[in-house]
Amino acid sequence: MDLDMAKMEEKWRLFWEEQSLYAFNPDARGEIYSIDSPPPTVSGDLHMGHSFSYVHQDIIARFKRMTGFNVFYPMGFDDNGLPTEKYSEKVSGKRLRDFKPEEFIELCNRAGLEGGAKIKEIFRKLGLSADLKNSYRTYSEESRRISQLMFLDLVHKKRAYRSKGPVLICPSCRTAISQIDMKDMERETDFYYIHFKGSDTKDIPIATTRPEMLGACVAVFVNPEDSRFTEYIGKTVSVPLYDFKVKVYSDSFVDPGKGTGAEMVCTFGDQNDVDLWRKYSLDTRIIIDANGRMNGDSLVPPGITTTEARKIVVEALNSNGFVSRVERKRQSVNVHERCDTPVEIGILDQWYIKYLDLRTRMDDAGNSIKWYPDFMKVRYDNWVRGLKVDWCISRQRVFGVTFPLWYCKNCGEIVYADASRLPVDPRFTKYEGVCPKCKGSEFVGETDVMDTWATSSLSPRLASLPGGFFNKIYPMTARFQGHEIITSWAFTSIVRAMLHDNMLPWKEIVLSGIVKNPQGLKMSKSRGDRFSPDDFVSKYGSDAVRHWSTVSGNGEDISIDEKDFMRGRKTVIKMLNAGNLVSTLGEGNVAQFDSVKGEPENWILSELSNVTGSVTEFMNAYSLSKARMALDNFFWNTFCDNYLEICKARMKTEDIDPAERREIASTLYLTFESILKLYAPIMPFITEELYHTILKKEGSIHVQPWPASFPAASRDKHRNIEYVIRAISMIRSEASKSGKVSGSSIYIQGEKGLLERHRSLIEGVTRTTLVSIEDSADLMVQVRK
RNA sequence: GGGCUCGUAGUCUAGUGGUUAUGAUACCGCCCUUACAAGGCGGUGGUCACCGGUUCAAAUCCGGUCGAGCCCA
Repeated sequence: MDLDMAKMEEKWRLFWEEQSLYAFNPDARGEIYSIDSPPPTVSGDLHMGHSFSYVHQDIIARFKRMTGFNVFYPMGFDDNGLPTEKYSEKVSGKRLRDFKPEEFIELCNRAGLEGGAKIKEIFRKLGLSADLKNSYRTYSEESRRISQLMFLDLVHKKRAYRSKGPVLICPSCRTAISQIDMKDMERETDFYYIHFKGSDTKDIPIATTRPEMLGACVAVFVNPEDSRFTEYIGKTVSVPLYDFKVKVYSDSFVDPGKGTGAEMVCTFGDQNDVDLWRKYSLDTRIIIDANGRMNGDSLVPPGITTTEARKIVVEALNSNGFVSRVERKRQSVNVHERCDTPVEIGILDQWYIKYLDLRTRMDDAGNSIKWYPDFMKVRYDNWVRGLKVDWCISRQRVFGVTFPLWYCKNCGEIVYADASRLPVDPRFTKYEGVCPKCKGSEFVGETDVMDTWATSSLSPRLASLPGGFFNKIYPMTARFQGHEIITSWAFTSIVRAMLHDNMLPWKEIVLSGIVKNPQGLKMSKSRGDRFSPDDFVSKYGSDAVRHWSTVSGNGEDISIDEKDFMRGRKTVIKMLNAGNLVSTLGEGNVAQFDSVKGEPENWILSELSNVTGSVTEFMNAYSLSKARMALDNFFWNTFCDNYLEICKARMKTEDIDPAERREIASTLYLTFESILKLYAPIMPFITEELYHTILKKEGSIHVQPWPASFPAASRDKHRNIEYVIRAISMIRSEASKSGKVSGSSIYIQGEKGLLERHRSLIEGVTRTTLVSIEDSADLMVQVRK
């Protein structure tokens, strides 16, 4: 192999960029095919998941371009919000509190730009045909303007509201977070059995993992079927150490077999407490502050963590004899996914998007979108069914899209920025005007920022408004994303389209699987899984990495196996060599003929027609691996191993007719050109290279029309060649069993006329001599050396 | 604890009721044949995780068990 792969690939990257091949032209011909591509988080590590799922959408983009669509394929980079804050803290080695807010914002802004540039370079290496030149950032001025504008739209539609309510708080990040930001974690904890003194009844033992929440206890719950506690229901008991009284309720959610069979409900120990608090309109006793720390009482000093408070409370309980038993227990706790800190629940003023009333329409939306693969829709349905609270979009952080609003210092009235002045940062910009309610002129800006999903859920707008073709591309054709963010990104995107536009954001959603480590487990840095797309591209070439990304089926996960990259690499080399042979045998001919006479030509064109049909069908169904498998099989086996060998054998004979020679040459060129085009979406580099060097074409293969299915050739001629190939295969097999194939004498029985007619072809391909051909219904082969 | 998915040769993977279970890679044998040894040809290798059920027929459908992943509580 004398081709410098890296050099060849870079040549074509530059060529495509010079030609601006992938810039969107809204006025170009063809139906629009628009791709809502996920803006990658710029602070995250680049991993093989990127080279997997982004290649999927790119293959489709290239395929759609060749099949005549006007493709809108934008790319964004998500550099907004908490992930970028965390990343900047890590990179700078300092914490948020070490900076002035303005400095920190600038630091994050720069980190976002740099991170985006790194990912862009990888995308470029992978040959993504997204319009990278006109990429957007989720934190750009324009994105912030759009995000704020859409927030104001929600305000006008009475869909955005501010309210005090139970809210998840991360005590480490000192901010409210959303359901979406949580994950669960297994851990061991102590399970305390504590005695509550009865005031108008006997004592009742309850079991809890959170004794520090005693001060927030508002009720005790038992199971209504549990005869041990029937007499307590409706009575009051006294909370240890604090001595206030709470009522005993019954609800079937209580598991009589767990702990003592009686539980305390606090505001708020967990989501379950919140549910019961709502259901029974219980009292509210708040002991957790806005930072997720204790707000202090007679026992516990303010500002300490719940873990520290637990020690104090447990000690007090012990010394007063309230604890009857302690056991170790495995427990699953909700933690903040960014920092693994268990979350607390507090009550805070937050901004919400009202959507709980829209669940029926959310269901309808899910049903109206075509899901690939379709079973993934169930995850969306389950998520919608499980929604319990409106969408909390405010975060008590510094870096992010701000809320375009101020509060009147005098009366608290909320005033909003004028749409023409967005984006605005109310932390640093004064409100010009007077309070419509009290005529006051002093305002304080909202200091919260928006959750990142509140902006990235607007990706169709972020991608198209700056270029001015939102109306042209919306609603979009297809969303491509990983299945692990169905309930966050896909869901919030559907909600925003519903709220702002009363329509679906896209017609289809195509889900990619996730990439696992060679042991089939989730990638983990601590386990030492370091797989960088960069390394794989330099080692195997971009085309090979892209070929690899079609190894597994629709939406299926894949385990990394380095060997899987070899097949793509080999296919590139094979194509190069096959191209050389086509050029040698074809003697510089161009593919031009009206009808085909030769039996092998009839056969290969018929096979080509079949594979073109299958590949097209599979691509249209987003079944990339099936398309690639059909194509690999045709190229390696049908074309290289059989047809090229057949051509070689025939071209060698002296007495070949010049017209037949021309027909063979033309067929070789035509078939090879189709193979290049069919492979072009999957392996854009080598196909472009050979399109120019072997076929001597100008312009890019990636804007050529997709090959049409060839009219089916004669069935008889097709069958004849298949028969000959079967004979060849039998000769090889028998000869191989008896030793050397080359030079063997073959005695063959079968369709005599057919075998006679193709004698020289069979002899040429197998390098044997057919010393006897006899007529027989069955094909049989004997070998004599 | 719930939902969804996966479990197929050493490894990765295709296959949703019907001959002998797909392909790759690895391995063994032959061949440096005038495109390609990162190749060609031939071959070895699987109780389709386990248990039970439905059926004339199960990798495939149903139930359960175990293991893995994602999402959620």
